[in-house]
Amino acid sequence: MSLPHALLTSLLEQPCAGMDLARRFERSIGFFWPATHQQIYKELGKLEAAGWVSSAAEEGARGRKRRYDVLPAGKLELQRWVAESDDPPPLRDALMVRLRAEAALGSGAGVENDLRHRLARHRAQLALYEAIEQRDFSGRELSAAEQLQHLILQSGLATEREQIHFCEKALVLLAALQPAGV
Amino acid sequence: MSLPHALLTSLLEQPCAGMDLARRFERSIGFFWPATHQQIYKELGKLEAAGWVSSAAEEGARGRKRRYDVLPAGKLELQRWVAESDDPPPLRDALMVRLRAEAALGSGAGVENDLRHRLARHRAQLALYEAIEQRDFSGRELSAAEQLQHLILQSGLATEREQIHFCEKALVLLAALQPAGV
DNA sequence: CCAGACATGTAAATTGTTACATGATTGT
DNA sequence: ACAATCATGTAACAATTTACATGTCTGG
Repeated sequence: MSLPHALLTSLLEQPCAGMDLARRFERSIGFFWPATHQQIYKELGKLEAAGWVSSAAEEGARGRKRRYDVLPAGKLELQRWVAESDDPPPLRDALMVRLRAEAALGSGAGVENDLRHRLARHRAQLALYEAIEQRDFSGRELSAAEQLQHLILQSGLATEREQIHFCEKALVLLAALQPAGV
Repeated sequence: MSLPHALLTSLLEQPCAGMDLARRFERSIGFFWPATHQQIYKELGKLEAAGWVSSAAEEGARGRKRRYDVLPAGKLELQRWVAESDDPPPLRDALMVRLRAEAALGSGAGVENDLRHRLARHRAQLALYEAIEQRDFSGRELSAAEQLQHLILQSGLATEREQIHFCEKALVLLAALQPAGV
């Protein structure tokens, strides 16, 4: 479980309130570790209980807004965790199960729906990544740190392209399996 | 949640007992939807309660071994589900969080451990897939159904290669970030 | 007959999702 | 003052993992 460490990382980059974290998760770290605001609040409570972060009412902010900061103990914990290792996360993909199910049922069961749906999603995601690459990583020299960021983005790009290729090819093969309007 | 439908698919391919399912999951369907024997037994109970499978003590087998078969209602349910669609499964990868944490901590925190660990895993997985490809899909004409199987395997191959490339490149960039023996 | 393997489970803990509830502030 | 919005939560549920427990046959 990496949520606590994802939160520590994000707070280390920029101390802020729970809601701000939730918003940042939607487009940066949460990209690799999605989390809802409910999860985040609960986890922030645990982090504070563990003495890894401190919180204080935020001056000049509306409502009960609190600001969370990483404490030295939290930084140590994050350092400890970074040096650990895990197996690659297991895949769990309903589309693959559907393809197999369609084969077991004999064709005409309708996986094409899911294939086309996913194709649209992956194309949209790819377009997003390409826009980000264009905006942040093009036309200039990059520092080593920036090159690492770029590598991560490129990995996302490669994944989306692979998925698109897969869906397109699968659709072609399925069409070949059921020539008439089954 | 696709476990019930993964089980229906597997039972449709070949009726068998819970333990056999668990074993088959380890190297075929469970590749896309991992599940332990505990999960499988519980889910088989639900499938039977729903009238989607039937079970009978298996003749000539040891112990309390039971054989599960898909009933017509189960086949209909599977057909219904195959035509549905889902979003691509969200990514949740601790390695990416670690890379980001290392950047936030300033280098020398030790992500290399995880990178090297994952590199080894992905190389092993790639070798496995390559052996399967060699054994099952080389040197002959493939039917459309076999081509689809092959496509799925190729997708796995592409993913492993991409992951290997990513880890290797990340290790190089990290070495550039911390030139001395930090 | 009993050790070991095989087959089937039960229980608790963890993690994540979904739906709902409350408090505080701003703009009108 | 009151609607809209922002910030923080609570509760119930669903899915998965981990650890443990039990029953039944086979081989020595």
